[in-house]
Amino acid sequence: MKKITMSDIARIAGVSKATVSMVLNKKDENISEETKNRILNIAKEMNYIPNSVARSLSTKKSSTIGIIVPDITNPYFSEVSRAVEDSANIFGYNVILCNSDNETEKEEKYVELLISKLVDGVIFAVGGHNTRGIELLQENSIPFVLLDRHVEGFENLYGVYCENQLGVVQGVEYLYENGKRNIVFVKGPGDIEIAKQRLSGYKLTMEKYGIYNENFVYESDFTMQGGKNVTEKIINEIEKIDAIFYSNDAMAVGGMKVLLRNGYKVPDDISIMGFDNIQISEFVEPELTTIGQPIYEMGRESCRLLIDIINNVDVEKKEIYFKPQLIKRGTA
Amino acid sequence: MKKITMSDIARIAGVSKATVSMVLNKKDENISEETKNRILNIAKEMNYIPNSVARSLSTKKSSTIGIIVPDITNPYFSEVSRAVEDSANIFGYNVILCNSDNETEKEEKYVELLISKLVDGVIFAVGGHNTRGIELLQENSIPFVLLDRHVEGFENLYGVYCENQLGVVQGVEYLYENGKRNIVFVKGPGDIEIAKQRLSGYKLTMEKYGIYNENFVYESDFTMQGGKNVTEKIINEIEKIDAIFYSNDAMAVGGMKVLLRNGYKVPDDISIMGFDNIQISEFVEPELTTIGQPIYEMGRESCRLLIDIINNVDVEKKEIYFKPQLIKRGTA
DNA sequence: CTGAAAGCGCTTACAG
DNA sequence: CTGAAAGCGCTTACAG
Repeated sequence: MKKITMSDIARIAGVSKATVSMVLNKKDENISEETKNRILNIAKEMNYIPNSVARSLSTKKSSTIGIIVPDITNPYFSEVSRAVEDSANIFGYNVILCNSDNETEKEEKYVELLISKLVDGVIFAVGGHNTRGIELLQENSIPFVLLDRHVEGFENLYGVYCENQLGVVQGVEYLYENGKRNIVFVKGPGDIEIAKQRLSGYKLTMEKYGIYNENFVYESDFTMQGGKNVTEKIINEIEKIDAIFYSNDAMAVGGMKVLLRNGYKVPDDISIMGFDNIQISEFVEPELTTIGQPIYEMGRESCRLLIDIINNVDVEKKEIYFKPQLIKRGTA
Repeated sequence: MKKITMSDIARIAGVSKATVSMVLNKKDENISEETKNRILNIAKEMNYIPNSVARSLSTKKSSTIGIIVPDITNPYFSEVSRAVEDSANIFGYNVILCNSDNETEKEEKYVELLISKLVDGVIFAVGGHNTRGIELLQENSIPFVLLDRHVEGFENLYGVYCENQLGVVQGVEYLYENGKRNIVFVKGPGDIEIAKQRLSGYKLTMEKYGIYNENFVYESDFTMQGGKNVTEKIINEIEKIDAIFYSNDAMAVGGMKVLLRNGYKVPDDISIMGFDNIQISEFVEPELTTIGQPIYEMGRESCRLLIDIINNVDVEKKEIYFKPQLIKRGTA
């Protein structure tokens, strides 16, 4: 069964395809009611589905945006992607999803792919430390907005972020107020910007109270498994621990497991603090005390911002910062 | 800065764009080494990125597949999507992701979108009960494979499934062997095929032992929050419960939380069984005993199958069934 | 070994 | 109120 095209409809309706195109695209001020209805009916009857590839080639726009995240399997990114998709849909865009695994090469490959697909813009949670992907986007004049992760070395990029440092400061203050002094911090992977920002919040506050000790800083990879591994190391190496501040929830969930397994009472023996407020943090027992990011809002805003840029509407601020919020629950 | 095209390269290299096209697509048996290198160098130097939209229009293929799932935020689907994306990439395809929220209209809308984008095929985890989406795919001769969820009323569709009924049978048997008799079952949303299949496994086995009681069957929506809600209901309404079999892990995680909160010891007072073996099931405490699906393999196979169909290679079996596996952990 | 030409299915000035 | 024509950037027979 051959796919039906505008020409088919035009032929059947006895008009030109220009006319068909116009009525199907609602640019029909000058088309008589009669022709309009005739065309609409035929299109409907034949289940006509426009070929948007042809349309894109002609208009140079695709009504598609790309989103590049490290890993959709990470709840933070699945939630934020979901938000992006929802808002994109509202504005008539659809989204191509790309998992970079924090690898620069994959990022680059995907950026090329997206450009070649004529995406109208991209939302980019940069994982790698190299920035070829961003340069490519710039060279090809593709609008893009950074999400979650700031990128050093560039001025004036659009972006939607959370005030990571502030969040950790709040968290550490809260632990301190509750009498915790031996606070271990688990940072994220070395070269990722948010990992550094969160660490700096910890360092700042601990130094302020004169209790910073670099041996209390551990590194892991933002995954549950990583949280598990690092926690085994921590309880082996440090004798007295009042609290562990995991710089994301996934690691906290993994870590809490190890603590409970080893007979620690949470939060009596040891407090736990996470970061993100992903869905699952409310469902573990005890519930995770964490620094909440407005994940859905961030996804939504990044999409709105991108679409504004695409449409050349003036945006007041190139960078949008969301405030994190301490969410007191059962683990601290 | 204007995007550079094949014509540009052709002009600079002093050849026709046909020649450029051929060397860039490795159909270059008949092109002299010299011209070939000249073209390749120019393309590289100018950072040429081919316009794949134009290519698609011309070839009628897009090297893109669509995947429609209920909700990427659901770990089962994020894991399976990830698997699909990984394998698609290996074969040179990329993927457009669509969240249907189990709504028929969204499914339909997305199917149209995917068709209009000229996707080469789609992987479809059908949520709604209506099947217009499938009909559309068929009418337009788009290859597709069903994933996870069988659809009634159609013969001969390609699909990758898990033997849901068998899985639940195994689970109930295991509980029975361990002396559990008052086994509550939480099924999934009414009209979803896998919900029915899993329920039937429960009913079958319970009847076999003469202990089936329809008051012990509850319904929820496959989410953590749903698991929480239904569990509150269950412990209010039923006095003596030996075990709760949640028909997916998300509900089990939510449910376990409620049980622990209400002072039940798991698994001493009450056993819990889940279904899926999503990542998180290993990280809750106690670890969830569950019926594991080979999620990643299922995603991978559905993609492989789809690509075989696209390429017209003969496939032995239209339906691939994976065997679930009882994973004994801490909750039962 | 390479080029000219048609075609993919649309959109968009322009003309009448 | 509507049509003819060019163009988007590719690919693919066909010809030489």
